[in-house]
Amino acid sequence: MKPMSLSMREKWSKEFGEWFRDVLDEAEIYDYRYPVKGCGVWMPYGFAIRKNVLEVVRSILDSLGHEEILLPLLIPEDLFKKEAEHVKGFERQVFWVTKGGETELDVKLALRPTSETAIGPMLKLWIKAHSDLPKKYYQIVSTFRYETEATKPMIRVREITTFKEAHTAHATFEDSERQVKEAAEAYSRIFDEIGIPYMRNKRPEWDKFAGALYTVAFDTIMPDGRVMQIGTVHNLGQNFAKAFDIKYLTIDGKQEYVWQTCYGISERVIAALIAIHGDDRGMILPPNIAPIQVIIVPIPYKGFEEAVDKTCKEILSKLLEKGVRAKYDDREITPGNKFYYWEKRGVPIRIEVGPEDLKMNSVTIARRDTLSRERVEMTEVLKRVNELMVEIMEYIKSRAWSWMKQNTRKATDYNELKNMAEMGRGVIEVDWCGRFKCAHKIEEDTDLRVLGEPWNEDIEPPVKCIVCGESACKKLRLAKTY
RNA sequence: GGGGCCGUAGUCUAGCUUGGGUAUGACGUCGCCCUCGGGCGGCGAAGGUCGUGGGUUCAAAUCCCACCGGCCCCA
Repeated sequence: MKPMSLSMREKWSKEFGEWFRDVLDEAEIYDYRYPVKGCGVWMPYGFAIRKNVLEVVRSILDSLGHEEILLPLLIPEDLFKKEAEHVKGFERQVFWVTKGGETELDVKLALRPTSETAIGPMLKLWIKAHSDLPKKYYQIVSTFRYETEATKPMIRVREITTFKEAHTAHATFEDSERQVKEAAEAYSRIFDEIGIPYMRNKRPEWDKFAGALYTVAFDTIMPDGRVMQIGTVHNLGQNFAKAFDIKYLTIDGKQEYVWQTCYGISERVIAALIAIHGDDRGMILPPNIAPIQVIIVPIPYKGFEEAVDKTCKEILSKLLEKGVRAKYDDREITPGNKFYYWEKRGVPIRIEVGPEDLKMNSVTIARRDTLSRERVEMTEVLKRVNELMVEIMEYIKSRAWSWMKQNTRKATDYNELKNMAEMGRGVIEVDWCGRFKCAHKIEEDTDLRVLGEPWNEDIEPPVKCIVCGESACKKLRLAKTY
């Protein structure tokens, strides 16, 4: 299989911001012209992509015993403020409802920025004894954050429209640790299913989730070389349990606080999916996510119109019958126009039927990822389509992973680190003594931000801290971030 | 948190400096003709609170202020 020429990904990597806006707009995924800062509209095609991604998310969480629920959007102020660290982390970003009609509310209501404090009082009611544990819930909802930084469509928004948040409760710390690992595995599976490469980083103390013991984040590298956080898993310890008095009866009859975890992913996963597999012609959707997997384009030469049309319809119904999401584009515009149109929209497979194909009782199949074409016997079409869907998935996934690895570099001395920071692409790994002071110095001297240390990964043993030169015990990952 | 740039049709844009007439062009959209193996061509048409509100003026897209929205840089 020949790799795609570099030129096919020039605009994609060099002017990614523009590329991303164009694709969202031209492929009719997400309309960011809604007149409220940081809010966008999911259009039909984007909504269909979102729905297919959510199907993957739901099926994996459900298979691990999670139960889907729906918590209220409004959280009263007193509830929201129960866990001290949590409030400190979020209060500057909260939208408040202060009036009902003309009446000032006695208790202000927060539009949830996340739902730990909404589920708190309910867990207190639902959990009575050790036999009730563990509990694993999730919901997929809108959450609201009053972002003060510049907003960006789908990536930094004020209404997060697709926040999948899971909340779990456990009898022991050990079980909550096991849950963190299960959650991380679940997220890894989700990203694997849609071919998004990731690295897992334990965030530094000063960047963990407000109210958590620690945070493990999933990071991926976007086409412009900046890193985007696409998922987080938090061990909450007993912080919220104590604030909300969530206790259970142990086997030996004592009252004990539960141990909790929570973990979230958002539409940033969809942003990453669109961005990472793209090229200069637009999106390249993984076949399992593509709302349309096969687009059939007729090449109706004069005199062949009817035969072409008939053959296209036959192929369409054969594919649909076998559960392939196929569509026949019989609009009255030229084939070339249709090619660009569906390439922009990321349809993985295109079937062309023209007079040449009819003569040979075959069709022409083009794949979106490599843009290569082949002629396939009419009787082999279904078989070849199914093979290609697997091949395309493998190809775009492995290309994405190798792209991320190419953009992950090691720096061994401070000058090298600074030089790499200047170039500004991807993730840089260094040895680190583990002290805030040293990590912070890097953030001051460069525009890099600390991602944290590799989590659950085999790493080369660190030697000496790149900043202070003292013996190092950790690896530190750094990058320009979103 | 601090600084800068920008907002004209669905999209991009000319006009703004130096106020004056029916607001420019391209793409896209719609209709008809032509055909169609990579954005064909021709003819015709629709589409505008010049971001919003206020001010200055005989007169505002143009000058001033505030707000809303977008983009960039610095901490």
